[in-house]
Amino acid sequence: MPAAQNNRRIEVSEAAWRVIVREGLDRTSMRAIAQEMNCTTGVVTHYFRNKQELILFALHQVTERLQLLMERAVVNCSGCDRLVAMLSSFLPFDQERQEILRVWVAFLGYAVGREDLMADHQQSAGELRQVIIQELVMLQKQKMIRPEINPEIEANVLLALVNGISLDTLIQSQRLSTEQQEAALRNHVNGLRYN
Amino acid sequence: MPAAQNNRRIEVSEAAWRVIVREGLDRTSMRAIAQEMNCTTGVVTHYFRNKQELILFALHQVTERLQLLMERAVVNCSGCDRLVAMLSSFLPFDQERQEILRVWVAFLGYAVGREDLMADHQQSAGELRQVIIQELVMLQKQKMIRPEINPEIEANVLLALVNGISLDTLIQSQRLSTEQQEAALRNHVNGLRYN
DNA sequence: TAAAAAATATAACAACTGTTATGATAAATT
DNA sequence: AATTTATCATAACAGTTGTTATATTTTTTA
Repeated sequence: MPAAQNNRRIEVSEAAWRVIVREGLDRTSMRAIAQEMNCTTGVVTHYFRNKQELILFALHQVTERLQLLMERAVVNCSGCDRLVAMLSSFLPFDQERQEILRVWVAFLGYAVGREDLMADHQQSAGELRQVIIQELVMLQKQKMIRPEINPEIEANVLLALVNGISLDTLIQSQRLSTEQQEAALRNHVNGLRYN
Repeated sequence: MPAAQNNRRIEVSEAAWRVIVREGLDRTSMRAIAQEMNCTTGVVTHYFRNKQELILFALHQVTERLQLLMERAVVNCSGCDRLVAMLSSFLPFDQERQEILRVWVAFLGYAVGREDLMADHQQSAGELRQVIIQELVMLQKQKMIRPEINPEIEANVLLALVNGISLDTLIQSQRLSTEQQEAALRNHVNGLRYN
């Protein structure tokens, strides 16, 4: 495991992303990935033991990228705005996040019938849930959201709303605009406030 | 198209569902479906021109089943309760709806990179959206929800919330209970009321 | 610069895929 | 009862898949 050339693994993973978005996950073969990066399967097999390892790596890249996006979005925010910023960092506002969403949905569908892969999704979703819970607890201590709110439950609801809004952009032809997506999220968060 | 023996097509489709839930959509081959219903591929190929036709039929069965569930849930309901009943009919409360959800998610992931299949999802999602819009307009006329609510937008938000809550049961190990799922939906709908 | 190691290319493998054609059997029709 | 039709089984087809082994090239190291 030459950690120095992790960059190359990421390049392969990104090529896989592009094929997934363009052709679908089931048509994303070793050869298709190699062709996408203008080389042969020798490269792919050299950096990944097998396809499962590649798939898993590409999936983890999705969550890492999302985490990075969230960390960036949070700076210079506080109070309920910070919560909204955290959550809306996942919404597919630009092309990059739209691509990430598609890859994520493809992986999620692929995980149906595969306990191990689904457990991987649950792992990252659980970590994200913990972050939101922590944020809700903090807001509650600062008396910015109502005390009767259960942070553990509300975290699930908030993430459900964000995921649902994201899916809306895929499955609805009359979809919400980016402004309407953020407004829907903000409205819900405002409902958690006092008064 | 012998419409009389549509039952057999449904049997094949249901066998396909079971394989999808158990093994994943990409491992749902003609042979696997045939084996699931204890026969040979001859049956499958006799009732479906090709695999794409089978997949499309099985997907349409999902939406038909959901529509049936919704129609049943709506009886003896009125006002905002009727809206909640319509929406919560999609929530994965029992095993049947959990299976439907898994199949739906598998198909959705499969539709990434396949314009035609994704258009099919958008078609059924659009029809469902129209039903919700109609319901919201009616509630607005009866002054049961606030006048400044835009039914077209709110329909997307409501469906997003339902889809998100459904996904929550798949990707969260600390998932919402059925009561919490319905409560989250009801809370949101209550936020649309007057006062 | 020579040797070692990493990176890439090529080729072959068995297994599986959807599709198709062809038989055999059962059901329905006349 | 005879014949047509629907149903199902079997087998073979060409194509694709992940995997593996081996060769060739490039880069790094000594």
